[in-house]
Amino acid sequence: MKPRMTIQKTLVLEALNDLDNHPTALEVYQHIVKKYPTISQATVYRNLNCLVAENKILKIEIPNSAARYDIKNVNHYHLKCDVCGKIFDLEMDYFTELETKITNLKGFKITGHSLVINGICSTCDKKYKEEN
Amino acid sequence: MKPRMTIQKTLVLEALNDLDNHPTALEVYQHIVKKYPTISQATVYRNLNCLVAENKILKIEIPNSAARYDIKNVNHYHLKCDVCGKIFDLEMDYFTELETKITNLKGFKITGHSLVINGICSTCDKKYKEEN
DNA sequence: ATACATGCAAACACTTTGCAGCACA
DNA sequence: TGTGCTGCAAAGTGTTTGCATGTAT
Repeated sequence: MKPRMTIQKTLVLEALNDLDNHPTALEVYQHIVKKYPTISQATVYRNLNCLVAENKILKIEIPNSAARYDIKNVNHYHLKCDVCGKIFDLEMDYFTELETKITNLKGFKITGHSLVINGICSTCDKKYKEEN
Repeated sequence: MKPRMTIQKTLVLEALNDLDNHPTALEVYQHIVKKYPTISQATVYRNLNCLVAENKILKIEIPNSAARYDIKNVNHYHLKCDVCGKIFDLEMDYFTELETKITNLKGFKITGHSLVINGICSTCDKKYKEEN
């Protein structure tokens, strides 16, 4: 199980550099497929997972939405509009101390956490007000 | 759009009382279908969504896992084992202050947040050690 | 009476997988 | 050379939806 560096994996990494807005797997695929129409979605998914396992990129999981990926070290949180489903960046320090605060773990080894703030974005909020 | 109280909605609420361990939609369905074999999964999903909208129950969304539901007021966080996918309860106070700490929202109205702690449960950790 | 809810099956979005052939080390 | 990777299509999971019918108010 020694990971290899393939053309496709390189393309995935490059795509993540180009698209620096924590893209979804689909967005990564769509970016690559423009130039290299033969790459498949499955390969993009497999390489993203692989790069996460190699600890080279970061996966940000969001309930009820596609996961987002980022070149390692830009660990941040997201706002999610529960009306339109859009994801927004949240300028807030990553809460590392949180993981140390947790006790009573009974042998559970913490590797990270996922935090998403839910709400209603200003656009959807405006629409709602106009309709009432 | 006035919600009605139907037999099925009552059954969903009762199921949530019986299964007090924040069940998934599937677990709610399986509990009800034992006694009432004609209820459909779609109805369970619709009623759960409906009850959430009526603010009568709580939905806990977990990335890459089924959402969990609970009779309102037991708001708590979860540990998720990234190896076996199991969900464990986390004895930690709900972090209400978190939502007030966030600034720079540009009109985004916060309604809640979802936090899941990821890691490896003791069972999976043991297995891994045995294999090495 | 008339919205709203139901059951069913099909569709949905996101992701993983089985397989036969290909290519990196 | 051999194992790991690819493309493709199909399957998988969790959830929603279209439709004809049923039912609470």
